[in-house]
Amino acid sequence: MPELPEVEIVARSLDKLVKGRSVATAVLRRQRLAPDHTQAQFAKKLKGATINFVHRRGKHILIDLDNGRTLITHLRMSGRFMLLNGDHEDPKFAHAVLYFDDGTRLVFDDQRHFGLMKIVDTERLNEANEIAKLAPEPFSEDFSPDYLREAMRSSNRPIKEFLLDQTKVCGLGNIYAAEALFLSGISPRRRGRSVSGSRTELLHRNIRAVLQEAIDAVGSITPDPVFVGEEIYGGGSERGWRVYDREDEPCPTCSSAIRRIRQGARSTYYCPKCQR
DNA sequence: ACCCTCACCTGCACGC
DNA sequence: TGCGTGCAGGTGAGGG
Repeated sequence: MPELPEVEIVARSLDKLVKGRSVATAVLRRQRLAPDHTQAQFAKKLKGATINFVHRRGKHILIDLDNGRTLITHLRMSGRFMLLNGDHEDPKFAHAVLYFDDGTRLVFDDQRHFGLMKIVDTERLNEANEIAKLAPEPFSEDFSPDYLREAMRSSNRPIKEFLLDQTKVCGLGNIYAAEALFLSGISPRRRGRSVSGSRTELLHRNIRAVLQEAIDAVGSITPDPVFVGEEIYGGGSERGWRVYDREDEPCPTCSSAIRRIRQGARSTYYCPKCQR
């Protein structure tokens, strides 16, 4: 479900909600959520830890603990966090639960079972496989126009598929890749290496613009503070996209019908007239 | 090194 | 109503 903006808001909300809470007991209900740990190890590594803060790298949520460890979580398609208390039942797919010493609990619920958790030593966080290969953060200086140009120059794939590769550009998913390409007037089928320098610079700006716009939009519709008992909210599909999920609807710029194609077994939406 | 396909799951919207 | 099909905002493994 989430791309960088949704993950960013979930991380910020979690930081406000669970910072300072202490884990009395941790339960891994579905072992394959955390394939690198046994259920006993998972419980032991979290028991007694207090949450220092919650942040994000790419689409990974990082829960920094005071015992020298970090709990890495990837929501994948359907993962979500909920902060519950004794009045609430667990949701249907509660694959992990952190019981805090104040009677509340943080539940990881995941209908499609794609989500992943892993606990690492915080000082080795950047060496973890999940983190080590990620491209620079889109808002960092390392993600420069030059960086993007270099990465695209060696890519023979359609630019849309390139943008989904988290080792090349991190944080974009199927929605924001399509949106950034639309704003930049670049066809999703075009090979990365064939995009001109000026278009690449425009794309670089628009990647940041769509992500920032979405962070602002998702943030504004996410309750603050988020109350106990609700999903820790990362936005929803009620927002309107420019081209994503708008097959046959008029392009916001030229009114041509927006087209949907398959690329790498996923849908891509674009305007065949505005994007060349 | 790159690129492609499939696999991992449940649920929902759609057409017959 | 029910059943089959295709689709869903993600990625890794395993093949060429």
